[in-house]
Amino acid sequence: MGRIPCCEKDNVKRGQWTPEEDNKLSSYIAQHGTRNWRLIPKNAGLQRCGKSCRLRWTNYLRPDLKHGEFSELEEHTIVKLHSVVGNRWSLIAAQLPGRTDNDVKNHWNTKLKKKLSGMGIDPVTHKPFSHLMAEIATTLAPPQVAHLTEAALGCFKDEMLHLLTKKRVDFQIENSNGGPLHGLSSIPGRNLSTTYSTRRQSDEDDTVQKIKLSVSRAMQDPNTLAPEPNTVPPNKSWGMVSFGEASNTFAEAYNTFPTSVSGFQYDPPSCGNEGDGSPWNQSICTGSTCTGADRMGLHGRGGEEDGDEAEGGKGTRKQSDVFNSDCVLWDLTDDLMNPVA
DNA sequence: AAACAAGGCAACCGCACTTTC
DNA sequence: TGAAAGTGCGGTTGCCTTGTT
Repeated sequence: MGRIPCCEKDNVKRGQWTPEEDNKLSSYIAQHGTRNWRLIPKNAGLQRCGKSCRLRWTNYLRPDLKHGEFSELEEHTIVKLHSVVGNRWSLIAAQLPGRTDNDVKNHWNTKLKKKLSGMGIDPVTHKPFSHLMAEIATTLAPPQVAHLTEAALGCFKDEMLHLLTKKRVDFQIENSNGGPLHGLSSIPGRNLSTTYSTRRQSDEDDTVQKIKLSVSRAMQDPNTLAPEPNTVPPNKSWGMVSFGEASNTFAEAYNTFPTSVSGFQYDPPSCGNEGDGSPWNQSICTGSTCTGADRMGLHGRGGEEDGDEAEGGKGTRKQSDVFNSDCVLWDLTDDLMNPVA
């Protein structure tokens, strides 16, 4: 059957919007609102697809949008929320007034992801690369580990070499204990002193050697999975995200997954969650197959929960379930970027 | 100064979901 | 009840700008 296209693509203009088009759209919406996007371009005298108009309005023309640089606080919020909900950009953007999901997504892809990688943090799982390697090593038999390690090292090495050989890396870290997340922590009041500059081949080799050493240690003794001195201690996290007030926390999970970076508490019974609740599972959350969000009910599909929600789309309008309900408590004031000694 | 590469961002695409009829 | 329409979302693409050689 298939859907009919939202517009006749032959007759619509595409590409960059001109100031004149912006004016037409803005003034039309100011007068008539945003009902029925399909009719808006026709009535506004625009040769644009309705969908294109909607995107232009929501991502650029809306008067309540911010257009400047992301602040430190905004970056912290993005990283923090991403560690919990993954690529749910609309969810994350909803916590950043004036920012769109597109803004957040672009900022993540162009800046934050690289910052995390540069600090040795896997931007997908929010775990240190070395710990990921160690975990892989403990879950596989040695022959498999050997192959996988080589493959993974290839990937990590490429990424690291790319970062390390850049002329300048602007990541500033605290010189005191060098936690993995310090690169984002140019927070007011923080002591920032060390700046990485040009790295040489010996540094690159050293990094790779460290990873190899970590893997080989783990292969010899799974108990060595305890966090390294410069990583987040198991009783600390990037900030506490509490899913309910019951006593069922991740303390036990931390014993099982001591290398997790993003830790949080949640209450499976009252939230209707399932699974083992490990930070590992919660943090493996990418794109539309966001398992962590699914576990936490973030996708919110189906309209049975909230009759007032009259809009369409995927689950993000259920963000109230995540951010505002009694079941969830977000503490964004915690300094998630700075591990505590 | 020119050519090339990389980064950044706006816009597009296709899918999933809800609403309407 | 099911099809059509409307909308939101995440992923991807393409173009412009900036930096490097």
